Amino acid sequence: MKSNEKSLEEIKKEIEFLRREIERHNYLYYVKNQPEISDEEYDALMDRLRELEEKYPQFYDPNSPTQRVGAPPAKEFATVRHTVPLLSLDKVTSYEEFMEFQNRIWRFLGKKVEIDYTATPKLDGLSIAVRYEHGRFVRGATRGDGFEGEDVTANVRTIKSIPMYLMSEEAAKLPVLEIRGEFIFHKDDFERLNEELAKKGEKTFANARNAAAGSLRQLDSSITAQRPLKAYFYEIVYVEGREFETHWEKLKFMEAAGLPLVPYARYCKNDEEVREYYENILRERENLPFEIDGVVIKVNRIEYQRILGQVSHHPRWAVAWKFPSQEAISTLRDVIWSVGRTGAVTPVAILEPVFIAGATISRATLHNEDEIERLGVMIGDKVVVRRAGDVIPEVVKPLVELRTGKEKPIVPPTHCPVCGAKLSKPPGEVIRRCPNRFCPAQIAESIKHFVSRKAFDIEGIGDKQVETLLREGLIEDAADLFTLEPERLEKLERWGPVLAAKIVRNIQNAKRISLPKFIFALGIPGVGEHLANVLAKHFKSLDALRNATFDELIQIPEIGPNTAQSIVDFFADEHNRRFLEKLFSVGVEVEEIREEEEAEKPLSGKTFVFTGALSSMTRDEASELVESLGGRVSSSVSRKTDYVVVGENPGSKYDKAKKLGVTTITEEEFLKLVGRA
DNA sequence: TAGCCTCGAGTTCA
DNA sequence: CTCGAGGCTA
Repeated sequence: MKSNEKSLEEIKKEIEFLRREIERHNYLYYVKNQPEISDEEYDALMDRLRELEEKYPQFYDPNSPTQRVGAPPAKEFATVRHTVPLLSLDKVTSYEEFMEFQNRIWRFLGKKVEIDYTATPKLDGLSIAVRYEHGRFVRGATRGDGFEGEDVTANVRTIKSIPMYLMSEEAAKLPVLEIRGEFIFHKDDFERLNEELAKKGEKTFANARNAAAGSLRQLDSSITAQRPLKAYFYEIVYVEGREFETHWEKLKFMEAAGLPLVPYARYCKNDEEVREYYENILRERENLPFEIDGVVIKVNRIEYQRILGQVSHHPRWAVAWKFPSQEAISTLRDVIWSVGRTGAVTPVAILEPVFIAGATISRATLHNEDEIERLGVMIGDKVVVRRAGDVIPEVVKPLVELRTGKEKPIVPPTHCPVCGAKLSKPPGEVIRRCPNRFCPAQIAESIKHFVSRKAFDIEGIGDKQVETLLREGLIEDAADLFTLEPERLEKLERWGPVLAAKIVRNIQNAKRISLPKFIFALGIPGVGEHLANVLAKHFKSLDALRNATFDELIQIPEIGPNTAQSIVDFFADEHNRRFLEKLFSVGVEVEEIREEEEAEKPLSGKTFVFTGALSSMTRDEASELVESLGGRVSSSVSRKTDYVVVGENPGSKYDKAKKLGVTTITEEEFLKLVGRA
C-alpha cells in the first residue's frame, strides 16, 4: 500500500464519521428545524460519502444516508407479525364521557386517587411500528390489522427525519426498542403535492391521510423518497433493557434519542388539565400545520397502565377524545331496503350527494327500523349527515324546523323487496327478515361471502362478477364456480380470453382450503371468522363438526345454546347437505387440522377455577402456569369448568362445584397435574 | 339478572 | 363504524 493512501481502517473510520455527521445534520434540519450548515456544505458531505462508498463497496450499509433515495421496486410487501399487537383506542366525545372513562379507571384500581395523564394531538395519518436493535434501525411496518402489517422498511428508510442510528447513548445500547408513530402530510405539503400531481396530469389525493397512505405504500420506495412525508412518534410499545415509570418519561426518552416526537405533547396532572388541553387544541385546530381529529389521553403511570390492562381491541388506560366530526346538510331522497346474506332487511338512506371530509356521500345506513323511529326522520327531510369516524356515512338527525309538510313517512316493507316473500319479525328482535332462502338477494350475498378474502379468497371474483355470473345464468350457487369454463366466460362483456383464463385458474387454485376458512365460507348464521376458527380447532375435521350434537357443541367455550342450535340446524338441513356434497363432487378439498402444538399442550381445552389460598404460589402465578400449558382460568364455577382447585379456606365456589358435580382437586393434585411436583 | 365484552352482520367510498 | 345479540362473569 502506498504511503500517501489511507489504510482501509482509516477509510472505514471516515465513512462512519460521514454517516454519523450527515445523520446529525438530518436531525438538526428535519427534526429540530435548526440547521447548522448550508445546503451546499451538506451536499459536499454527501458527495464525499458517495464517492467513498462507491470505491469501497465492502463498507455497504443499507442504513447509510446515501441509501435514503429508495430501493428498487418491490413486487409486493412482505407481511410481518408485530412483536406486540398495535391496539386501537377507545373513544369519547365529551367531557362527561371522559369522566366515565376516569370512573372506570378508579373502579379498576379500586381507589379514587388523582390520575395524571399525558395528552397529545391525535394525528390523522397512517400508523407505523419502527424497530431498532442496538440503536440501529432495522424495520418499519404498517399497523395492518394490529397483529400483522406490511413490511415497509425500504420506504421508512427514505424518511429523513427518522434516524437510522439512535443518538442518545442510553437508547443506542438497548437490544430492542420498538416504537409507534404516525406518518402524515402537513397541510401545505399536501396542497403542493396535489398541485404537482395535477400539473403532471396524474390523479390527485382526496385528503392528506390518503396522500400519506399512498406515499408510504409505494412498492417503488424512490417515489416515497420524493414525497415530503413526516413521521411523529408517541409510544414505546416494546423495549428490552430498560424500564419506564411514566409515559412522559417514554416521550422524553424518544426525544433524547433523536426521534421526532409528536408535537404539542403535554403533561396533565388531572382531568381538569385534560379538559383545558382538549379545549386549547380544539381552538387551535385550524392553525396547526397538520390535520388532527382529536386528542389522545394516556394514563401517565405505567404501573397503573399495567393494572388496567386491555380488552381485545384497546387498552383501558388510554382514550381518544375525538373532535365532533364534520357535518353537512343534505336531503333524504328516499329509503331503499337491502337484503343481506341472512335475509336481514336493512334501510339505506339515499341522499342528495354532498361532499364531506374528502368524499362525496350519496348513501348512508340507517341501521334498522328502531333507529328510524329514534331519529324521527321522514323522506324529503333536510338531514344532518356526517361520516362516523370520518369514514362511514351516517344520518345524524332531521332538521324538523325546515319541514314543508310534503315529507312522507318511512314505511317498513311487509314483503321482501327482492323476492316478494312475506317478511317475518320474531318477537323481541329488531330486524325483519326475508324467510325465503332461495331469495335471489340471499343467494347473491352468500356467494359473495363465499368468495370473499377471509373465505375462499378467489381473486378476480368480486361483488360485480358474482352478480354478472348469476344474471347470465352461468352459476346458480357457489359450487358452480368450480365448473366454469373459460370459453363461456369469454363471451361475457368486458371479459377477454386472458382475463377469463386467469379467473378460471384462480378458481381452480382455490379448491384446496383450510378448515377454518371453509367453515367461515359456509355462512352458518352466527358463525363468523372467530367462531369458525374455534370450531375448526375443536373438531379438526369437517366430518366431526358435521356430526356434532347440540350437547357437544354447547360444551365448547363461546358456543352457547343459540349458536349450537344454529350449527345443528345448518348441517341437518337437506339443502345444505346437498350443497356440501356438490362442493366435494366438483373437487373442493378441505384440509384437516394436523395435531398442532396447541393441541398437544397438556391442559388445552381445560378450564380451571381457583378457590381458597394456595401455599406454593399466588393465584396470578397459578393462572399464568395454566395458561402457558394451554388451559383457561375462569373466576366462577360453571358446568364448563373442568377442575376446581381447592386451597386453604375455600369459598362458595367449592360448594357450587360440589353441587354441579365438577371435579375438585387439592393444591398437591394440581401441582402434579401441571408437572410441578 | 345485569353489565361487560366480543362477535357477527349490516353499512360507504376511493 | 354501528348496532344488536350472544356468551360469560359477578
